[in-house]
Amino acid sequence: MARFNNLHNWTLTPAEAVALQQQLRSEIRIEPLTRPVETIAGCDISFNKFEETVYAGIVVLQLDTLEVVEEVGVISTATFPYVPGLLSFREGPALLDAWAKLKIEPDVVMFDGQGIAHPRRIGIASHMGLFIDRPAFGCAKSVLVGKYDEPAPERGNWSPMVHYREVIGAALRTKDKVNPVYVSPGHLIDMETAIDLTLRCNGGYRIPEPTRRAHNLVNALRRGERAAD
DNA sequence: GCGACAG
DNA sequence: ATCTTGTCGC
Repeated sequence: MARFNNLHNWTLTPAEAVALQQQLRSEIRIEPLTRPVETIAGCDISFNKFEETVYAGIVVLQLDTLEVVEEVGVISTATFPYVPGLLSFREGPALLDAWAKLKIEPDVVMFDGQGIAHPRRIGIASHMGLFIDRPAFGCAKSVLVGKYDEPAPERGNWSPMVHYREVIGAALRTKDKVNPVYVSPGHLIDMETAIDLTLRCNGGYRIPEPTRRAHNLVNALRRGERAAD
């Protein structure tokens, strides 16, 4: 029921995908939120090694309580290969299928990957943000591009990620003495807000709740289970 | 030219 | 991403 803009078709070659990213990047808007956040969604993909079947899922949480408000899962087929810098072309289609099944339209969406912390400033969170026309940001487990100084070891500390003299995101400590996660705005949100939301989704783990729950959901779906927790 | 490289 | 046991550190 949740709708999105069909900005382009997904049948492309890697070279065409890069050209398309150059086209789309001018539409991305990094700015403060315009509405308060009540619900936040987490997305993830899972699949079996050497197989093309993809299990995609989205979990919507109430921001203040982190309780699950809705979750949807879809089984699809990946047509695009995994190429660093082109992740959205592999996972995007399935995630949009899942998005279309949502009854609730989340106020903001967290993606498992980069926002503008990308070689062409259009990682999966930015690309998906343009499609769903909603505030979106990325919270990745590793770096794609950019350098940063190690943030202080206590949860809440962060240091800017820089690429070609530009601040593209933040290495954020979500848990004491544990490797940071890499947060970057995707679309219709700014870095400070993305950092704040990530910290507010604390469940005691390195990975924030939206993404962690979505990860559990898609893995349960892939293994043919019923419950995700 | 060589290495790095979200999930 | 996925395949997997034990193991080092707090």
